[in-house]
Amino acid sequence: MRWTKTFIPTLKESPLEAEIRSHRLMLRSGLIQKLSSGLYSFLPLGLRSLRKIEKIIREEMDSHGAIELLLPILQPKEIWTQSGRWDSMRDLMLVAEDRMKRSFVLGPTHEEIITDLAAKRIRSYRDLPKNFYQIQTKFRDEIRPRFGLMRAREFLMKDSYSFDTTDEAAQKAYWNMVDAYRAIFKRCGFKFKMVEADTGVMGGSLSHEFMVLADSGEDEILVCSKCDDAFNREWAVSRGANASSKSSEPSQKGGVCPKCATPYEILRGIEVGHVFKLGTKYSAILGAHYLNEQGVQNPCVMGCYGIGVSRCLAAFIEQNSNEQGILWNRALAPYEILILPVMMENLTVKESAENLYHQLKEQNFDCLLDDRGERAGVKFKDADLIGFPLQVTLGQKLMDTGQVEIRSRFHSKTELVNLQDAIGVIGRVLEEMAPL
RNA sequence: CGGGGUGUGGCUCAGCCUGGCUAGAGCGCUUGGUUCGGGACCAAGAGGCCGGCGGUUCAAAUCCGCCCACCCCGACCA
Repeated sequence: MRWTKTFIPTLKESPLEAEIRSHRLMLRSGLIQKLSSGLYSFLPLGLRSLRKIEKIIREEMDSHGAIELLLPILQPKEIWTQSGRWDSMRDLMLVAEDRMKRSFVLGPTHEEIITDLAAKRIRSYRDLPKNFYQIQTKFRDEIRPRFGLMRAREFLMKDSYSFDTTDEAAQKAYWNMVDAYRAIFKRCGFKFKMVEADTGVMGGSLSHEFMVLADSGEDEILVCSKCDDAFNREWAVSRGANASSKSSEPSQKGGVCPKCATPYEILRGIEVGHVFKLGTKYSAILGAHYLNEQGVQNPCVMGCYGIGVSRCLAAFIEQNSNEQGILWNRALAPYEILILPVMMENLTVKESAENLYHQLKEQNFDCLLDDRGERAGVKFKDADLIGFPLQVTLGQKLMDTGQVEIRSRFHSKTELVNLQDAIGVIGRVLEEMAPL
């Protein structure tokens, strides 16, 4: 892609409203644009990274046996009254009315809908197990949207729901998803912890959260160095672990590990994933039954699993950036390679850049050509701000010796190579960052 | 929802307390020229019913009231 053909509105100064670094950088680097509180447009660059996360999620979900479908966003109120959550989740639901004054919930989650599907279409133990997933926009009337994509009112989520015949099978499905989640977050390049959590409004009996470690995280994680176990605060409190009450100083050590009584360390994290073993709570109420081998009707045993896709983007930037800009890894970068010709008026420079760009494109490299007529400083600053993993600079002086500069932000090193060797070196350096 | 704060060109802000010319600055944008490896310089421009409504006054960005939006702190969540 050419810079002048896509749309990358970068900002020199950062809007005052952005309080945390990831939010500032997403605004400044032209990834997102705010429409209103908690509502953001994804601009071309932001969308590319978002799609890359989705791709990783799809690949791992598919390879772990989940199957993709797409459920309606608009859900009739009745199904929520039937499940009993019209009342319990009322204040976080956005509701729309049609011309007949029928009320519809804008899907904050989809347990009711998927269970309804199972009730209508799953008959026999032969139809099970099943694990359905979708990647879709969710709506929640957050009490306080904040930090850009971190807590938005409209956000992209991957949600999946497993249906099994027995508790043991459901248990297996649960740990299979845990496995998938570990793979997904690893591929995204997160430093994360899996923590034991409470089940909250979801109901159910078993739950883990996946936390991306970051000082700006909204959640506290209690980590036991001895068991290498981690818990969120609610969990620890509910097990009588004497968690220090709302410690104002993060350094404050409070309480001990509920399992081995070792004092635990307190870290902060951003919740990017949450898995629940639901049991038969929804299937029983909404009639998702199956017939077993003996012809006896039983409710399906369910689990549900969420990933905040758009939040992952914010979390990644929070963890991989400095005030100068983002430090994309290869997996999530909007483009892996930036070709940066300095001084486009110089024909040799311009043509060499064009040639390199076309060759890279032919070989399916993921690259962007900064073909703007901007001065060097402007281009370099934008490149640093967005933070492409690999930057190829072509300039007049180096051109005289037939060389280009290849800079890897990942290795934080720069090497000079002959133009004709450039593609080979680019391929090699990318491999070093992350093998395909 | 409670507490605090802010609304003046695309962005950052000054002006408001102590009402009074055609409402300012920097950045960004447009045009021309000089520049050209780290956010250049000169010149000329475009762009604002000062968040909205009402009130006070000869006169309101400025004072008063109501409303709205946005941000920050608390309880919820991916």
